Amino acid sequence: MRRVTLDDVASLAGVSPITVSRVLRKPDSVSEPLRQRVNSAVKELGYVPNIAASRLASARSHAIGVIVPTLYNVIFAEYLLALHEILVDAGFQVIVVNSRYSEIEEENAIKALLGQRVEAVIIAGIHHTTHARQLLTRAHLPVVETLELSQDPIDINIGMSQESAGRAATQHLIQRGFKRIAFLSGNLDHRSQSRLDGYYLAMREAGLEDFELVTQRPRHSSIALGSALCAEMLNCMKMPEAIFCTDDNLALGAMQECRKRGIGIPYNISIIGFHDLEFAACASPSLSSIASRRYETGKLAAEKVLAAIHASTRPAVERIDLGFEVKARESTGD
Amino acid sequence: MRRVTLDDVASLAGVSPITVSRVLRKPDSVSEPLRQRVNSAVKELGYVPNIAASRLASARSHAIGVIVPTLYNVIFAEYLLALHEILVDAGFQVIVVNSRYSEIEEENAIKALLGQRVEAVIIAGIHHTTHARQLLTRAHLPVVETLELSQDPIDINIGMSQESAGRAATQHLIQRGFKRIAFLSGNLDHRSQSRLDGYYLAMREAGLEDFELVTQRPRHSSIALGSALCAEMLNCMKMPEAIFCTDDNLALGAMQECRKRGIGIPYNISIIGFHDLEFAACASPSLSSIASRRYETGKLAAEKVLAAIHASTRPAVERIDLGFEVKARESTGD
DNA sequence: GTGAAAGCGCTAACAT
DNA sequence: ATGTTAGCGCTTTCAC
Repeated sequence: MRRVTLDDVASLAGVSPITVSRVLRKPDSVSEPLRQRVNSAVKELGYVPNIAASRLASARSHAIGVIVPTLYNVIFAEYLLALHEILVDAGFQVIVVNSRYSEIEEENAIKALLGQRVEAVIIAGIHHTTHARQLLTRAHLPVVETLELSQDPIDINIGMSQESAGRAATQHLIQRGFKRIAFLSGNLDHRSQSRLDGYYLAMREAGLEDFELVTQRPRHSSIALGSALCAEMLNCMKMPEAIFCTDDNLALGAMQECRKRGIGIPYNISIIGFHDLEFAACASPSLSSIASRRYETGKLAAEKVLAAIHASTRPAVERIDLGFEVKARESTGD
Repeated sequence: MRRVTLDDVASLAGVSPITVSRVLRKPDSVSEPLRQRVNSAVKELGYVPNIAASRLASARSHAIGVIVPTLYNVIFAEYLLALHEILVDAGFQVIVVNSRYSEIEEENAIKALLGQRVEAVIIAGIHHTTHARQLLTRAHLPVVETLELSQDPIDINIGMSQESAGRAATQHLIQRGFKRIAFLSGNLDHRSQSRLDGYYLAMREAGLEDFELVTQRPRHSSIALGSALCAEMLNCMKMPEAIFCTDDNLALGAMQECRKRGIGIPYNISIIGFHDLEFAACASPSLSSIASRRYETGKLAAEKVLAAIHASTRPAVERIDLGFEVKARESTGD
């Protein structure tokens, strides 16, 4: 049961192999009659081109590698959606690899992508192993690091300051007169850590005492996790006046837990989340949050990559701050 | 800036190319001294094997194709997680393609995957274009259709009866004495449609009148969508006694909307969702739901694929019903 | 345990 | 507009 090859199609159509190749890739360069003969031969044989052979011969993969830490988080789903919309339309295959929040796995992902000769790499995050960074630099292809701001980008860096955003969220609570402000997070990835740093900064600036609860928990299902963490906090500590949750899912879970215990929001406790997920605006009470621009980040990353590929040079080092926005809503008394 | 090839490594190490190839793939078959020389040459040159060449020469891709309708839904994230865990450990690359709930895009996805010579295809869903089905059959590789039960599987089918589950959810409400039972859904994909069929069936069996609200809306952000749909329903129709939401996100949104309007759950309206997402058990009130086994589905699909690849034959047609479970909780008065 | 030769299935470059 | 030739970078097969 040999697979059908381009040569088989050529024989059946009575043309040379290269003509078949042309019909498939640039049909306009082949005359109508030949094109028709080739197309019917393709159909008759059920020919499907071998992409590996094509990639080898043309030295182009038409593939772009994307590394995300997880698929469990809508943030990355929205980011990937934007990337896909643009890159697939431009004729590229998007190869998504999951690093599971591990720099070692990220390095392996990079090796796998380079092995596939992707034409660019887009990474969520700016922290890599030394070797990973070396691999990316040596590969001489466009690299976009996203979602955070880097002091020292490899090529292009598109993101926001997670620390400033964490500071802004905390300041939002401080401005409303709260002093006992808690910070709630599950596992701390780099981005959450930066938000925590921003929290510390704002608290210190205001002369307030820190009061964080960070736990090592599985990352997914964070509404449930938010309830659990909130319960833990309320059981073990003096009640805070306000809570800054490192993401909206945690915040929603915390709100549910408070409701269950008859703690009024924002009357007894104010809560602010992060990312401004779509349910935040329509929750009851509506949830204050920090809006992050992950869709725009993905879109811009894709556009920059396409531009760099067309320019066929590595882009100049560039850092783009897409910023964030404080969304003041009912859960913090607005 | 020519890329480093296996031949370059061979020259530097002073061995033949095939030895380099062996060191990389079956290090045990090469003597210690040569292996070391090769490995240092690899490191020195920063050699990264060209996978396209490897796939072409070996006629094996070590890749498995997976088609899902969206990445926006945790259901598929959990399903993919299971697939990844098993297939990546077994040395396969998992190529995920997104059909965006379109059979045409699914067909294109299948072509793309076959072009990459994937060694098996795992598809969420059982509905394909005629041509897509033909492509899969002719490709002579293991095919697993999942998440629904098919009358006529291509090879292996692992799933549950969405219709029975929809019927069971409705019966759960009927047994609690409700008569005005609403069905709430955004866009109807095949699985939601089957749940709706189950709803119709149960209502007819009980001699009750249908009362569904199905809308054409964007699919993501369904907590927000659930609030919106619930509001629409409460504004336009006589108030139902119970609502069956086609997924837990919609149900949570509906609960939020009811709360906002001072409608007590389950005192004024009972609500049941679908999928038993992790927040269902910890919502307040806790949300009744139908537990689907998507993780197990992914796991079993991966295992069946590995078995079929090792057996190097297409598997016999097989249909596995993984079932579902009714989770009775506070939102329906339990 | 190691190597030489041949070829996987395409496409680039150069004819015609 | 179509064909010829050569080769992409690996692995297979067979020999030593």
